Amino acid sequence: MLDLDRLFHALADPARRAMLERLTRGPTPVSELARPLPMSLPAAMQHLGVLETAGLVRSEKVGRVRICAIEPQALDEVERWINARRVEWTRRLDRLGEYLKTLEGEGDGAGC
Amino acid sequence: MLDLDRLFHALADPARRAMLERLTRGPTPVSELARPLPMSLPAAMQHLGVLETAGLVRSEKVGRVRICAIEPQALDEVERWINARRVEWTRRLDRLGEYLKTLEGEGDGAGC
DNA sequence: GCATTGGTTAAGCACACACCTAACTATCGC
DNA sequence: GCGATAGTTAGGTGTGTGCTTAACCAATGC
Repeated sequence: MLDLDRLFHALADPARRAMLERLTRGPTPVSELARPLPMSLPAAMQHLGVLETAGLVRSEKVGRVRICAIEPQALDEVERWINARRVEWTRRLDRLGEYLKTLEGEGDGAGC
Repeated sequence: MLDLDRLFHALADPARRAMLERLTRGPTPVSELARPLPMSLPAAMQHLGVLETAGLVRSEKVGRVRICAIEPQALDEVERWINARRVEWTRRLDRLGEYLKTLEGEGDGAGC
């Protein structure tokens, strides 16, 4: 399984995104991440595992609590992929625009 | 199911991403989208369906050929979400940096 | 030490996903 | 019309995902 697969898959679940959003407010223990979610603690832990294997979250056990924190550069690869696509798309659209403009520029409508 | 769920889910599969990448080179018939993929045509069509319900691709039937094209603004919502997260993260990191600098600035190390 | 709190593991279940093959429909070229 | 081409639908299968409950550690607080 590729990195991007894991990343996008991890982000595709609202519970996991909610966890990430909570984590932007700072490091958080597992139980507090799980509390607002409408599911059991083991289920939440499973989501956490997905986030962790995707590299989006790092966690560390301190005493009996596990503190989770966000991995800030994890989204870089995702953003790179998206931007690469967007660049190509807009370039294509620009070329199309240019092309249409050239057609306009010519005195007579070519074909059409 | 939320929009973001559908979007991220659609992007979480390498076959679907490959289709999108092919589509950045311009509108493409189904069979050409499917050709490079290591799967049957119906399977590819299923992936296409996922892309379409996610709003990433639009398609139109011309004669017996179905032409698929990319929906350029579909990634906007994805990018918005990612940027929102990133902004908060870096703001947090900046605040942390500021805080550490203030500690440094004070003559004596406060505690620690 | 003993109950409580925080987390983890195990086992199992329902459903969705990603594929396949086979059969079918609709258009194109002649 | 008729065969070939492009796509679609139907039905079935193995695997993965998302969740549950129950049982099980391991630190803490007293």
